[in-house]
Amino acid sequence: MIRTLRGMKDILEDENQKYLYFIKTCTQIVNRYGFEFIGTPILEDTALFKRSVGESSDIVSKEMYQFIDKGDNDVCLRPEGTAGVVRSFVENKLDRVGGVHKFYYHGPMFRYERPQKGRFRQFHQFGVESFGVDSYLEDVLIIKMIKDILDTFSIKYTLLINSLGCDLCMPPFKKRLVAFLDTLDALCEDCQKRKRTNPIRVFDCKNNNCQELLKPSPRLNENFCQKCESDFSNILKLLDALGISYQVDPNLVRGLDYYSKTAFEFVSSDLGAQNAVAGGGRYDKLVEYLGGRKTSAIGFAIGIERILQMIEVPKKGRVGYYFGALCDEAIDVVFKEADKKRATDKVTLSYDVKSLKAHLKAADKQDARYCAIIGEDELLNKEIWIKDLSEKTEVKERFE
RNA sequence: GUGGGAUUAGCUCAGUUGGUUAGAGCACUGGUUUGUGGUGCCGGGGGUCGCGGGUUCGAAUCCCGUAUCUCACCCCA
Repeated sequence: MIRTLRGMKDILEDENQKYLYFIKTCTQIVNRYGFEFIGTPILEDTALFKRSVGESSDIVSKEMYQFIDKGDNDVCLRPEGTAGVVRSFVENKLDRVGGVHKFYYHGPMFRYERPQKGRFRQFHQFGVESFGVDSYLEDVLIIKMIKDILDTFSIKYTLLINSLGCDLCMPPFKKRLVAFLDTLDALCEDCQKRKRTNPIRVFDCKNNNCQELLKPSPRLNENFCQKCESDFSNILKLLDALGISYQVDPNLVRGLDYYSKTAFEFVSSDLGAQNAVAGGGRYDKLVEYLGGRKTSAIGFAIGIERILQMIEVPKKGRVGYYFGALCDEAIDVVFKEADKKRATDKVTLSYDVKSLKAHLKAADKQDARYCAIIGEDELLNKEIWIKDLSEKTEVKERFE
């Protein structure tokens, strides 16, 4: 038997109902915020992800589905959605057009990881990207939008938020931080590596000893420039005013290198170890970094499989018609009448001649609202016998 | 990449110290005598016991390997 690859799965039955319901609901919400659909390829040039997500990230350094195609191109299944959208934004010269551009997307992402609860090698994200808005208000808008989505599905969450500083305050801070780290000998292996590649990620280290050693370290939030400082406090004030509760987490650094300033994560305790249900932040440098004109940008992504664990689809109840025949002569008539009814209703039919009882059972099993039957009597009188399976009432309809 | 647990029917699981033809519940399917569904009763189909080796007269059961699932580390959505 040929099976799905490790960490991949089919979407069927219960899950596809949830999936479609989720996408539909999210789309409605983000449309209200002025976001339009964008579709980008699943396969992209490997260089795109190396440059945007960052070589120091786990995603690029060990989780990419990367291969050489028949044309000798180094290509990659996308591990996340932002890089492709930004590439498209630049390639289509929207940075030159100027103005504001807001997109949403959804679809499969690929990361070669060890599967566990809430973590798959092919998984799906719903995300948005907003280009051309510099104001901190946009950061709040994005967070509010996620809150709207989570609230719609009655999902409980904790919002973790941090600021990573900007071009002005980050470089000097990094220098100071590295100088401090150089005085420490006992840092773990990973942190030694981080020191060279992306030093602020040491704050994210789970090693207790490292956290202990880092206590006297210079801190990000004590080294913001004025703009970063005021933007961040304005965001928090506005969140307060909107009644959105949050926890400032100075160690929230995030694994993708392109974030700057606002970074946030929505976590839920109902998810197990992989508890991030949505995450995102501002990435004001990325457009320029991918060859475009400097453009402010911010976005987020929701992990669909993770959120689907927590949502319920409203029950549908009985709907539509089930058609069946009681004798051979009626089958063709049933086929025709079912087809007519399909102009206005959901209709399924049985091709087998069965007893009335068997047809009723089948209709019931399919959750049909009406069971429509033609037998010898009906054929003679040119009528269809129809039973409403919810109301238990019966009527006869004429046909020609 | 590292560690723990698991794998027997479509699903959830029994299966004794290794011993005849591997079981149950649910699901599926048919019947229950005149054309009335969900919940009664009776019947039926469905398993190379994850896969590959080994030990043994004999393996679902013991040993080795391997795959997958699962949970955690790590990382993230």
